[in-house]
Amino acid sequence: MSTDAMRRTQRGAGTAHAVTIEEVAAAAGVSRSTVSRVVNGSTAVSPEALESVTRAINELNYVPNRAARSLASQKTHAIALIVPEDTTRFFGDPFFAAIVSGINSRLSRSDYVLNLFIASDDPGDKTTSYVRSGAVDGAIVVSHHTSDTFIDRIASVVPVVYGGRPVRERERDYYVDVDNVRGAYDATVYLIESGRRRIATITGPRDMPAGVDRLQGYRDALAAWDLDEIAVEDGNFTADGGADAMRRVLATGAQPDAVFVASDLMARGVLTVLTAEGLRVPDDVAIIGFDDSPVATSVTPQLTTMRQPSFAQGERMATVLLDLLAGRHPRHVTILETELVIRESV
Amino acid sequence: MSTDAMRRTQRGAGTAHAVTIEEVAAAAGVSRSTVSRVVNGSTAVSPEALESVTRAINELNYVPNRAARSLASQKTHAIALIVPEDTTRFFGDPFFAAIVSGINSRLSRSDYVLNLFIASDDPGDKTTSYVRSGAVDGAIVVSHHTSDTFIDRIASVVPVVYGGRPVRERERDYYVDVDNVRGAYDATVYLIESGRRRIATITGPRDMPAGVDRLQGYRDALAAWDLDEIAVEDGNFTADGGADAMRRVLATGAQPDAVFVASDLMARGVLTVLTAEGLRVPDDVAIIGFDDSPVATSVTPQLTTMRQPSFAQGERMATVLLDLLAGRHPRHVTILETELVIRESV
DNA sequence: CTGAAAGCGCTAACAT
DNA sequence: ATGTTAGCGCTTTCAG
Repeated sequence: MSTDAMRRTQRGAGTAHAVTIEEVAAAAGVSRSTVSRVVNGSTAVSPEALESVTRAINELNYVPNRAARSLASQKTHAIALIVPEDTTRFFGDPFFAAIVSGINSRLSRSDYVLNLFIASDDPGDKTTSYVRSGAVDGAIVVSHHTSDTFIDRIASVVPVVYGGRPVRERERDYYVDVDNVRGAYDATVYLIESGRRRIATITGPRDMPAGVDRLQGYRDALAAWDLDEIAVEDGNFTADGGADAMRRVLATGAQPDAVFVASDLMARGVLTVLTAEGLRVPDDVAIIGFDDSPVATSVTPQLTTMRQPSFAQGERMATVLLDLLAGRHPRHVTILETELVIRESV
Repeated sequence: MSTDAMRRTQRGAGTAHAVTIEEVAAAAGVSRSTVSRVVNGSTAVSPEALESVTRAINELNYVPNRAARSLASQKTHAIALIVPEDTTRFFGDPFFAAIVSGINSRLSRSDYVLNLFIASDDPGDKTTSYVRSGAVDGAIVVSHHTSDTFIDRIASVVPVVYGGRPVRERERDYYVDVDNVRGAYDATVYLIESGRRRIATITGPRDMPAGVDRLQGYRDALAAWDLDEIAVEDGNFTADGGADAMRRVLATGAQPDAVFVASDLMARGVLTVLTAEGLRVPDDVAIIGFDDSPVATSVTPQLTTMRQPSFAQGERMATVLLDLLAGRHPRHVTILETELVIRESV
C-alpha cells in the first residue's frame, strides 16, 4: 500500500476525501482517458497500461464517482421498482417478496442497482420527481391501479416494464403477466370437478387487472358449466379484507360449498372466518387460493392453490428492462403459466 | 402551456429530452443562477424574478438533474438503508417492515430519499461500491452481524447510524437501540412471577447484539431468583428456526413449564411444535415472546410479549442521521424502552 | 493505443 | 438582487 493510501485509510468516518480518476491517472503515469478506458473495460488499452492502472486503482482504493459518471454518460445504471402500495401492504404480501427476489436475482448478474419505491406513502410525489430527475435509466411497476396516474408521467421519461397487464394497455407497453384468466378458470373448474356446485369467489380489487382477470376466469368457468354465481365479494388482496369479504358472503345466506379466493393471503382470512363459524374445510366448504405463496403452507389445512411464478416474473421483468436499456428489442408481452398445486383445502 | 412544452409532451416514451436549467433561465429571462436560487429556495430573489421563474418551471415541467446537482453540491440527498440479510429473511420478519415504515415516515418530511439494500444477496458487493461511489450522503444499518465487515468500509466514507448496538461498539458510533437486556429480564421475571420455575429460552443468533443481550436479560433474571437454566437454544430469529430449537429443547428431556422466546416470529414456530406435541399453552407451557409484531396476534393463543418500538426506532434512526447530515450534534446513543403486553400465552 | 479538450447540468463563490 | 465564472469528476470525440 502506498503512503498516500495509508494516510487516507487513517482518516476518520465520513471525512475521507474520495480518490478521483485524476489521482489514479497520476499514480499510474497515464492520462484520465486511459484510466476511464480501463474502468469501463475498453479493449483498446495496452497490457502495460492496464496493469499499472489496475494496480493504482487497487492501491488507492478508487471507486468512480457515480454522479460525475452519469452526468457525463447520461446513464445511471440504476433502475427503479415502483410499488404503488403502502408499506404495510408491501411487507404483508409474500408476492412482493418473490417479485423483489426475482428482480434482484437478475440484476445481480448485471451492473445495475435497484431503487425501491413504496409509492403510496409518498405525499410529495418524490418518486415521480426522482425518476424525472434522471436518477434511473428505467422502471419496473408492479401492483398498478387504475388511479395511479403518476405512472404515466414516469413512463414518458424512461422505459417502463409492468408487472401484470397495465391498467390502460397500449400497443407500445412492455409487460410480464401471468395468465390470470386461465389460472382462475382452471382453479374454478377444479372445484367443479371435485363435485362443488355452489361456488363463491373472493376477488382482488376491481381497479387492478389481476383482480379483474381472475374474476373473469371464475365467471367463464361457471358459464361453461352453466352454474350460478353464488356470491362475489372484494377482499382487497389482504388477509383482513378476505375475512371481511367471507363474512359478507355468509351474511347473504349464500351457503357456498366452495370458494375461489383470488390470493392465498385472502384465503388465510377466509379460512379463519370459516373455522370460527364452525364450518369444516374442505368438508363443508372447499377453498382454492391463488399464488402458492408461503402462507399457503402455513395454515391448516394447507391450501390447494393456483401457483403463479412470481420469482420468474420478477426475473423476466428485469430481463426485459435490461434488454430495452441495452437497445435490444424484447417482446412487448410475456405471459407466464400458472400451475395447480393440490393440498388439503379442496 | 407553451408550444415548446407541448412539443415535449408529445414525444414518445423514454425519448423526451430533459429540460435544463438553461432553458428555464432563457424562458424566464434571467440567468441560471437565479433559477438555481429559486429552485433551492434562496430568499435573495425579487418577487418578479421568483414569479417568472416559477412559471417557466411549471410550463416547461422542469426537474433539476440529480447527477449534475450532486456533482456540483457534493450532496446526494439520498440515504441508504443497509440490511445484511437475504430477501426471504427481510420480508419474512415484520420487524423490518416496522423499521422501514418508521424511516420512511421521518424521511417523507425531508427532501431525502431512501435506497434500500438487502445486502446478503449481493455477490459483487455492489452495496459497498454504491456507497463508496458517493451515491448517498449517509447510511442506516440494521441487523448487524459480527461477520458483516463490509460495514466498516462503508462507515469510513459516510456517516452511519446503527439500529441496535453495533457489534464492535466504538465511542464515535451512533446508534438507536432497544433496552434488550432489561426487556428480556422483565419478560423472564413475568414468567417467574406467574409461578413458573423451569424456564427455557430460545435465543436469537449469538453473533447479533440483540441475540446476546436478550439472553443476558434472561440469565440475569434466573440468577436473581436463583433458578437454573433448563435449556438454551438458538432459533435464528426465524419461525422455522424457533420450531427446530423448541424440538431440541424437548429432545433433551428438559420439560420446561415456560419459555422466553427472543422474538415473536420464533415464538410462532415454538407454538406450532408445542401444539403438535400435545402440550397446552399456557397451561402446560407458558410462552412469552419479544417484539409485539403482527404475528403476536395472528396465532392462537395470542402471544404475551415484550413490545419493542420498532417504528419509533426507525424514525429515530432517520432523525439522528438527518441531524448528522445537517451538521447538528445528536446524541450518540438512544435507548428505547420496551413494554410488556399481556395476552393469552402466559 | 493514447492524450487533449470539450462538455454533461448544476452550484457556489465572487463581482457588481 | 442578479449575473459571471469556475469548477464538480467523469466520458467521449477527435487527433495523432
